Amino acid sequence: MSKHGGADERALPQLADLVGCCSPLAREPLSAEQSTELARVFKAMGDPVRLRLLSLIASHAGGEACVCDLTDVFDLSGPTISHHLKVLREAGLITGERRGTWVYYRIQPGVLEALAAVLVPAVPQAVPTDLESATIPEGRRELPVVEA
Amino acid sequence: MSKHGGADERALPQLADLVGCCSPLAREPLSAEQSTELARVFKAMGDPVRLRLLSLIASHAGGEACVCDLTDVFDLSGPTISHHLKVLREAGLITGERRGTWVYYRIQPGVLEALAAVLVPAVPQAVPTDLESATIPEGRRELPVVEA
DNA sequence: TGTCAAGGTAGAAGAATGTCGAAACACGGT
DNA sequence: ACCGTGTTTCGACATTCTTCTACCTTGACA
Repeated sequence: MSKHGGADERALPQLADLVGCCSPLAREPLSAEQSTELARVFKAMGDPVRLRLLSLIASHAGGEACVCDLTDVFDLSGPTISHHLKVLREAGLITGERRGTWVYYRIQPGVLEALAAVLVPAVPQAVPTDLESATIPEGRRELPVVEA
Repeated sequence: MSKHGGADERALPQLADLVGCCSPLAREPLSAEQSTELARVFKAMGDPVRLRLLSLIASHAGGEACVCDLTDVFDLSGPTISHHLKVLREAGLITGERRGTWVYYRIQPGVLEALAAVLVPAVPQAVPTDLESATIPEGRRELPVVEA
C-alpha cells in the first residue's frame, strides 16, 4: 500500500468545510471543534523547519520540490526532514507523490488562501481594529458564551 | 514595573518588518531567521485554547475582551488562561491593558492582516477556496505550472 | 488602613514534540 | 537477481509544552 495518498490524508480537515467559505477569526468566536482543527494546521506551521520547508516547496520552480533538495538546505538528518514533511502532510498543507526514485512534494492547492481567509475578513480595505465603539468605559460586556 | 506593555512586547517581532510589507511564502524561500520568527507566531496560534482566545477577543464587541469573560468560556483554571494569554502577548498577537480591576485584551492592530499577507501574494478580495483560483491578483505565477 | 476580588507568577507533574541512529522499504540500473 | 541510492518507519532520548495548585501583586472600596 502506498504511504502517500493513503491513510495520511484521510484525516485531512478540509479547511474550507470547517470554517466555512470565508469565516474570519474576528467575526464570531470559533467553536471548540473549529479551533481544534484550525490549531492543528497552525501548529504544523509553528516550527521553523516546517515553515521553511513549506516556503521552499511553495517557491520552488514548478510548484514542487524533491525531498533530496529539501534535505540539503538543513543541517538535519534525513529522518527528521521526513518526519516534518509527514506532519505537514497530515495537516493537509502539502501532498507527496513518488515518481521513480524521488518523492515530490507540493502545496495543497487553496490551503494557504483558505488560511488567509480565516485570518482577515473578505474585504480588507481598511483595518477595522478600532470599531466605532472603541471607547468603552469600565463596564464589562457579556461574551457570547460558546458552551464548553 | 508594569507587566503589560513592558518587557513582554520588547521582543515583538513586528511582523511587517520581518517579512517585508508583503512577502508571500511562495515567492521566495524564507530565511532561517524569518522562519524562526514567523514560526513563533504560528506556534502561538497552534493551540486550540489560544486560537479560541484569539477569536473570542477579536470578535468581541468593541474589539476587546476582559479576562474574566474569557475564563468562563473554558473549563480551565485561571492561571492556565493567563499563561495562554501571555503566550499570545509575547507572540505579538494581542495587547493587554489594565483598567481598574479588570484587564482587557485586544488584537494587535494589523497583525492578522500581516499574517494573511505572508500566506498569499496579496490578500484576495474574494476568497478562492475552490480550486478555481484563476484570477490571481499579482505575482506568483510558478505554482500553477505543473509539468508532469 | 484593612479587606476582597481579579489576574499574574512560581514550581512541578505528565504528555507531547524534535531529533537522532538503525533498520526497512521502494526503485532503477547493472 | 543483486546492489546502490533515496525515502520512510521504528525506538530511544532530551527538551518543550500544557496544566495544575499555591502564592503574590494590583487596585477598589469601606
